[in-house]
Amino acid sequence: MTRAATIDVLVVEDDPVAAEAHALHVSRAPGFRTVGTAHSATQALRFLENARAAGRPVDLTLLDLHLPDGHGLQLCRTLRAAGHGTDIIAVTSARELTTVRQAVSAGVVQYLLKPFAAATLHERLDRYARYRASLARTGEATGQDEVDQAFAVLRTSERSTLPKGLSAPTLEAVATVLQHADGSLSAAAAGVRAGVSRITARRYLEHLVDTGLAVREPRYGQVGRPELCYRARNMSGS
Amino acid sequence: MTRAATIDVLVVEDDPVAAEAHALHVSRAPGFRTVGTAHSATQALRFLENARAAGRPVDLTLLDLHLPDGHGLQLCRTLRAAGHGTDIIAVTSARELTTVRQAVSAGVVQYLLKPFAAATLHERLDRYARYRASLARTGEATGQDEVDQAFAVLRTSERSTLPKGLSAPTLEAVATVLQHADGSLSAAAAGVRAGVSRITARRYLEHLVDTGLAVREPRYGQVGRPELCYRARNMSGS
DNA sequence: CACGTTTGCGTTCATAGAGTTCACGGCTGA
DNA sequence: TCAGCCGTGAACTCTATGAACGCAAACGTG
Repeated sequence: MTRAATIDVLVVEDDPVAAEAHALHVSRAPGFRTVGTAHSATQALRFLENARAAGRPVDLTLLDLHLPDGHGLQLCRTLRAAGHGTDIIAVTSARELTTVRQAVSAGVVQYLLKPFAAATLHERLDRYARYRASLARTGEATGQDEVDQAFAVLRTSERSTLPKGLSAPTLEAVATVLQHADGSLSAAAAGVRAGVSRITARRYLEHLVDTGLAVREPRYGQVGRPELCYRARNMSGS
Repeated sequence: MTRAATIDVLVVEDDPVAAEAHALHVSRAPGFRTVGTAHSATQALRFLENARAAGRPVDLTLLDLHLPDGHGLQLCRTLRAAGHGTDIIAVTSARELTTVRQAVSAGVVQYLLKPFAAATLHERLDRYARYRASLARTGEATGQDEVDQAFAVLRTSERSTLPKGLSAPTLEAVATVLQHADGSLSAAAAGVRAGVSRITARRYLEHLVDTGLAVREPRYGQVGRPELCYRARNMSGS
């Protein structure tokens, strides 16, 4: 590869704790390096300007769309207008479909919904690295196929392998229920909301605990065995 | 079949003959309408401004990157900075990989190399229509899956020929059954209605999911493994 | 402080549908 | 006519789910 081996990443995230976590995960991915974190659009813009001026433009920006001083997509547009070429992965809890659409037109390469497992972030980064590698070769595309291939690598989703006995849609459903619940939920309550049995809900909740996306907390006070509740561990500050 | 609300297209192309040809092809695609052509960046910008001011913003722009008064990607950035949401298909003979990369970061939804067959343009337009339909539903994404699906529909390149093992008439039959069913169908039910086995029905339903024409949704509640149901994705913008 | 009560956890297992493999029959081209 | 390929479906294995049930943990009462 003619390119610099490492991909320089800027993490833009409102919540300092989440920012730290993201930065750590990025640095752990082979070939990636976190070169900075920013907690606001202003900081992010300044960082990118400085990096570019220093001749080390940021390759990839992990961008939370919810920022204290403006919307992330607005920052995207500002960046593009200023000629910044940094690729952007939107990392956000914004689930509105119109936002997704706007993100695409603003030139976001991927759109990652919070909360996500560390493995998911890794998979996306790996995918981005492959996309980049496929276009790093200087020169010209041999044909439409090669262009299509680059797009496909970037955009096709690769199902991460789940433990036996678990299915992706159910996991999605349970995770969503847990995220949208304010406070914590018992397995039974989560089951009802997700439309599955307590047993199934518990299975997936335990998986979420295993992967670090949820935490268990017993709830005492009532007569009988304490109720075991689950709470989404928020990777977002929003 | 009730068609989607029409998608308004602006053709931006330096060469008047090619512009005419593109406009014609676009108008022939069901659901698409050419609302104008422009032969320069200035004209294009003016047209988009006027259309937006008139309350009929252009949905999609077919943009040649080589324009007499500037580069198409620069026009992209200008548009984004001005808050234009029009989606853009780059139509160009520029084969440089760096240009492809820049196009992605400028928010181009597809990148079509000239010269191309009319069928190729059609396929891309159809794909864009599906992407649009998948995000037209107001509301929120149920999860990462749905977002990924939208990206995949947009970016996966589709061979005009069906995958091995599938036949056009059967696909037609299964698709029709699914369209006419109110609500969702299990593979078995679809098979019965289409007059094929569950296995065959499943094959074609999966293909429909891959191409973004259908969605899967598990149905819980009964004892035993959950039933996996398929639902035709609504192509009409409500 | 010990013991019963109460409540929900956690496990085991039957079940029904998913998903895969492979053999058959028909069509096509030589 | 024969050879090869392609779409189909039967048989089979696998997997995700929920019902049943015993057990664990905290509270209440003496």
